[in-house]
Amino acid sequence: MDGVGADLDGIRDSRTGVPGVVQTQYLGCDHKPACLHSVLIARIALPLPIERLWSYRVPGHLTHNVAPGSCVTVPFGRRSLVGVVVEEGTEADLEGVDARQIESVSLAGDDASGGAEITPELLELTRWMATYYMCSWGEALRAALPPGAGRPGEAAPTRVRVTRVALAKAPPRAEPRGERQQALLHELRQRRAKDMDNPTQPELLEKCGGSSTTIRRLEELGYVRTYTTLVDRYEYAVQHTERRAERMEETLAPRIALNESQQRAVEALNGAVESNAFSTFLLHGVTGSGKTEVYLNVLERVRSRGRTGIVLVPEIALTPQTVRRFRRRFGDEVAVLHSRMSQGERYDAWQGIRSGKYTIVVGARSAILAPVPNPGLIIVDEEHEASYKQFDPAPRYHARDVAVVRARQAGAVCVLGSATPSLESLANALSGKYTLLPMPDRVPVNGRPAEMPDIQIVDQRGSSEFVSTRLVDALKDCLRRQEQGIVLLNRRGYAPTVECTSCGWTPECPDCSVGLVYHKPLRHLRCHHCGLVNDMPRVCPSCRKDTLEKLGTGTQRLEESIQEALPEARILRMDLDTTSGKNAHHDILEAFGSGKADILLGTQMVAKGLDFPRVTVVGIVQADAALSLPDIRAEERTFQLITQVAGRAGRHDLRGQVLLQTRKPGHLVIQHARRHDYDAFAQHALAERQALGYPPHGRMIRALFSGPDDDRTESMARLWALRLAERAAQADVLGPSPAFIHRVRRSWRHQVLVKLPPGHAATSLRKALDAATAALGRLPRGYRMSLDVDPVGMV
DNA sequence: AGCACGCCGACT
DNA sequence: GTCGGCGTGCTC
Repeated sequence: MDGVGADLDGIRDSRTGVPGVVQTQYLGCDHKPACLHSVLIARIALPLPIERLWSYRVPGHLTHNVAPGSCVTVPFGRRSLVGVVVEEGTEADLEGVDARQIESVSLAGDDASGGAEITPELLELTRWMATYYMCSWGEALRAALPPGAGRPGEAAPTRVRVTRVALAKAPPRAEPRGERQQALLHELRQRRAKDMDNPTQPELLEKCGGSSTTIRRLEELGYVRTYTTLVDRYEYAVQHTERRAERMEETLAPRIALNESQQRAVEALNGAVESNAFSTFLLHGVTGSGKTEVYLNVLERVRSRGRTGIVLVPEIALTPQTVRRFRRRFGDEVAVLHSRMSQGERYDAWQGIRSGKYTIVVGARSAILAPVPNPGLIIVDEEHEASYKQFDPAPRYHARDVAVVRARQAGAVCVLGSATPSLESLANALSGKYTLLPMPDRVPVNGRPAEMPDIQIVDQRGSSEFVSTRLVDALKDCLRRQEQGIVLLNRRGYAPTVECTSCGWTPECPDCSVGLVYHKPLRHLRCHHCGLVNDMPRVCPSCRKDTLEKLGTGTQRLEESIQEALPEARILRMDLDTTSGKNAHHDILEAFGSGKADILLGTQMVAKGLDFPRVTVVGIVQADAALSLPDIRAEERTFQLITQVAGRAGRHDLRGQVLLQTRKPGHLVIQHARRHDYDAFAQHALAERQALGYPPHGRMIRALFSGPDDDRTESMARLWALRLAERAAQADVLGPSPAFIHRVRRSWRHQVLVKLPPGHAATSLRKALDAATAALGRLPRGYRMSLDVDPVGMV
């Protein structure tokens, strides 16, 4: 079977004319001091959807700061762009064009390492990404730059300096006369006595009063000296979150020694690490089997060998709980990257990572492109998670697959961990490309493995209640025992559909082809695709009758129903609407972890990686909701979601119980999930994929067309599909068909799916794809076409 | 992708 | 008479 990703064939592609090995060498110089050439040309990749490099002259004063990897600002037409120097050029590259000069080198580190910013390793990795995911090198590089660095207009991040004040080495013997001056000196001496860092000028002035003149006067008299240092916004933020995390710590269960399968996994992985060679492992550990403990052990080994580690975690699993475990083991050597960090924090973290200050990076998708020097271990936790795939903008990469390629390039060990591996990874394990490491048991408690929770199916056929009596009773008993419950409903809002029972009218988004969802807190209607907010009409706008009904249930209504049934229960709701604030996510989990609530209710956010020892009841409200989606992975997703959330129950010494409400009690997916039978599910799903010719049996590319006119968009897609089919005999060209969400933000969308049988790399279609695209000519204003290699979601 | 240029129709 | 739709060309 043909694995997706982890395929280095494309790396020798020479369409950009760049040699396979990228060397860092200062332009025009064999070594820095003696520079012989005077005319220097840099070949630069720009963040444009154009697959070519651009040549610029390097002004004399920058020659020592510009090398492959440098991030530079260049004039481009009437604007400025930030690009990356990828190689040295020659006059021949100019082809007679009068090249312009590089404006400036940005991101120049304040440390001694000079100009090279994107490491040679990442230059090569992004080049592979460009080839594999069919985007320009510049677009791929954009993902490897710290956020904000790719767009000159958007306040390019810089390092920030601050003035600090220190006592002078040999101060005058006499005390200064001024009261303010004496107070300042006193404060500084106290700090020195306590061995504290020198304060920043603003800190000092706030504490003691006075003004900058006071300090300047003291400096002139020789009592103090001032100097500037770089502010590390990342470090600063960490110290603050650290305090939050410490409060969280007591909710973490103490772990005991490794069990047998953990031991086996650690031994196999440590052996691979010792060999310093590339290999990939699929760590298939049931929920609660202690995968994180395995990661920590192997990370320790990697670190002791002087190499670094990257740990990818899905964004929503990047909780203080997770982070704390890494910090407790590796302290200040851990850098954490997540989306809620400010640009300044990210930038400083990025600089710290690049300079080798941190040996372990924990982060979501984009952390796979973190500039860690010499990675020896790359871990992708919950590798089946769809959020590892970037959808828009380009590069539309899958971080799990990029991880495998990066590991291969770096001679590192790659570990993909999951309780429910993706079929892609499973196929790679079955074919021998990855080594399978099973961990079938939960971590022992009091010497015995904790048991998997008992999953009971609640048949909801013929019932109109949102929460079954059985679930309510189970939660009631749970509360009586002073334990906690988690309830999952993968749908936010109050009522997902509003309908007039007299005439059938339904509110729809004017810009997208989806119904509006009723939200109770503000009593309005919202589009879950573009965020549009409308008032809830009192009467039907179509027939003027008073018969608008709120149908179905989202998390808000579920919360209401459960609260009604269990008035004494303290419920926390966690979904996109309650976690929009900067710390809301942390605050909710902290409150739940410290026992301030009995029931945690929410969307799939409540399913990932949480470890709360007192959770014994898990309810899944519409277990079959996603089964009817038109997606080849609908069943796989459903199985994974049920298994993940069920795994929150009974992880420690208390036995867990799961109630699974469904109207499809006999469905294979539900049945396999009930029996915790991943193998049976996977066997069934793999056979189905093979029969239908879907990944991991062969691979897919999706072309998405969008534009302001429905018919015109469709005919473009049709012409493209036709031209492609003529030239790509090996491929199966399907469609066009309207995208599942036909219209988004006023644009109509049509897609063409291209299926490739096993044995064909996506890049083998390159010429045919280019020809089909060329046949369309330049798209009219407002129309777009994008290619998505190995698409995930709605295919 | 942007952002110019330059060409046609319906309007302050 | 102009504003602004949109096809086309170009960016080192």
